[in-house]
Order: sequence, then structure tokens, then C-alpha cells
Amino acid sequence: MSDIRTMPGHLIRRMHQISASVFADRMKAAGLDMTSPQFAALAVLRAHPGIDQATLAGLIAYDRPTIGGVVDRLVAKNLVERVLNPTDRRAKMLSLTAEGLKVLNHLTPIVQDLQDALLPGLTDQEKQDFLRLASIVAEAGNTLSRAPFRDDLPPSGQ
Amino acid sequence: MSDIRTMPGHLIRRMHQISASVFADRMKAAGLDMTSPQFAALAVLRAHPGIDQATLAGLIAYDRPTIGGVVDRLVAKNLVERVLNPTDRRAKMLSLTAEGLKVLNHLTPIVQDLQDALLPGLTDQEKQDFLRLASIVAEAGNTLSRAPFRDDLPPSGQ
DNA sequence: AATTTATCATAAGCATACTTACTAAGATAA
DNA sequence: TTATCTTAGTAAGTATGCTTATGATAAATT
Repeated sequence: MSDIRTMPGHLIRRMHQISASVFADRMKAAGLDMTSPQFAALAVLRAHPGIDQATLAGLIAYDRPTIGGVVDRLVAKNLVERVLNPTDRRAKMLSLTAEGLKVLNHLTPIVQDLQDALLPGLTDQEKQDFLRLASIVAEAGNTLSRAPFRDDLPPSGQ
Repeated sequence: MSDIRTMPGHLIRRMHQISASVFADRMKAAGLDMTSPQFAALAVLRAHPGIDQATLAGLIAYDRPTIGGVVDRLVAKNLVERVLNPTDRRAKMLSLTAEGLKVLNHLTPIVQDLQDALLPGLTDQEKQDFLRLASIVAEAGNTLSRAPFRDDLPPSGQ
């Protein structure tokens, strides 16, 4: 009854370990130095260039200190540019560099491909079912998490 | 199509964030200083007293450096005892202290209770379905993860 | 018996994730 | 306009998780 292995928290952690591992393997196989949080940040910045860090954090459900570190590393790899917003001097506007866009374009089909490997053992129908249930949990639990998803984009955000 | 929010990896990470957050909230509400990895370690040590760190790591699917840190913190809180194995002087035998057992006994019903809150928004039937699918993924993906589950207990392990 | 191989724990370093707290700056209200 | 409140980013500290490497020891092989 108190078997850890049947508990939702443990199973979720295991799935998280597995998907992170599969992602890392595929990136390594492709010769790329990229984590899934970094990929998520790049993808969101392509769709919403110019947003600040807090908005980016909300769009991928990270807290601000964490996204700060992710952006630091992307800037260090010259994939993202971070410039002060002249209108609001607290904020820093983020955008992809030319190289960031190139890397993201190269990355996108690879990440697309590996999605299927993140849910091993399931049939296509079961994968669909899983994604439906997971979406419900993610939405219903959104405000329970420390870093809820938020999409309050500025007026310019598409 | 490249929307992060529909991707399995992102949804799994969100569920992990949510379950960790719910766990932390419940622990805080109970006035306890306890994380879910620490609870998992305590629970396994109750069932398998005397195992070494590598075996504990296998039973809850952590790598050895990570479990080392978790055990460090449990030892610092005087919940776990770590003594050199005289038969194999590389290994350190782990067991609960009296206080560790007391804390675990206090903890167990609380953790039992919060399980239901880890999958918000799902009906009971959907929770069952989710757990079935998650178990398949965890098992099928076991060897894909960096720290697979392993239950090769020593001969004395129950 | 001597050598090789494997295993246990740990060290060092990196990348998420979190907490709390702080500064700077914008927004609001008195 | 001044005081208050809020927000953006970051610093500092903690806890998971991982990689690679190392010393100590045990097991397996020659």
C-alpha cells in the first residue's frame, strides 16, 4: 500500500526523468548542446520576439530566477540577445540572434521527431489519451504550481 | 504545431512542478521539513533496513551522487543512520533512527492523503487510467533513464 | 598470486527549480 | 506631489538531478 512505485508523484517523477534523458540523448546524438528548457525558451522567443524575461517565464511556466539562468546561458552561447527596454527600464527585451534562429530551425524537426519517444510503451491511442489527461492536470493544477503558466502578453505580443 | 504546451515533455514537466508544489504545501501545512525524495528514501529504508546507498538509489530510481546528498540531509536531521559495512568496506549500511521511524509514521498518512491532490481535475476513473498509462511509460522507459529502477536486493533484503 | 575489472561512495562542476530578499523603477493612490 | 504599492531582474542560498572522475575496496580473471 505504501509502495512508492504506484504513487502518482513517483510515476510523474519517473516520466520526467525519462523524457529529460531521451531529450538529452537525442541532442547529444545530433551534436547539439541544448536542454529542453533552453529549447522551450528559444521556441517562445521566435513566436514572441521582444518580450521580457517575466513574460517569457510565464509563457513556459518558470519562475523568474530560473528563467534568468536559462537566458544567461543562451546569451553566453550567443543564441539570444538581451537589451534594456527604453520605455520600461526595469525590463530587458529578449530576442533571438541570427545564430539563435539558425540553431532553432535546425533543432525544430529533431525535437518534433523525439516527441514520440517520450511516451514509450504506449500505443498511439494511449498516447492521445495520456496527453488528454495530462493537459487536464496541467490546466487544473496550474495555479497550484509555484510558477503558473501566464500568457498576459504586452499589447505588441502576437 | 510547435506549440510547447501540447508537447508531452512540457506536460510532464508541468505535472512534476505541480506535484512537487502540492507536496511542499502539504508538508509546510503539517509543519514538516520534508521533500518527496526524502520521504521516498525513508519509506524504502523502513521496508529494507540495512541496505547500502547504491541499493537505495536503485529502489527509488536515483543515481548515486543524488542519493548521497539526500542521505546527507537525512543524516543531518538525525532521521537516518549511516554505518560502515564491516563485510564490504566500500558500502555504508543505512537504517532509520528511532526519530526517523517516528517521523515516517507521522508522515505516512499525510502523504497517503495528498496522493489524491496530485492529479487535479481528473475523475476517479481518469486517475486510474492515468496511473495505468504512467506505469506503462515508467516501465517501458526504465532503461532509457539515467537512473533506472533496480531491485537487486542483497540476500538479506526482504 | 598478481592483474584486471567492477563496484561503492564521494568530489567537483553544471543545469534546473525553488525560497527569500534586495534594488531599481514604474504605477497607483492619498 | 508625495507616499504606497507593485513589478522586473538579480543575488544568495538550498535541493534535486545529472556528468565525469577518483580513491578504496571487492570480485573476477589470468
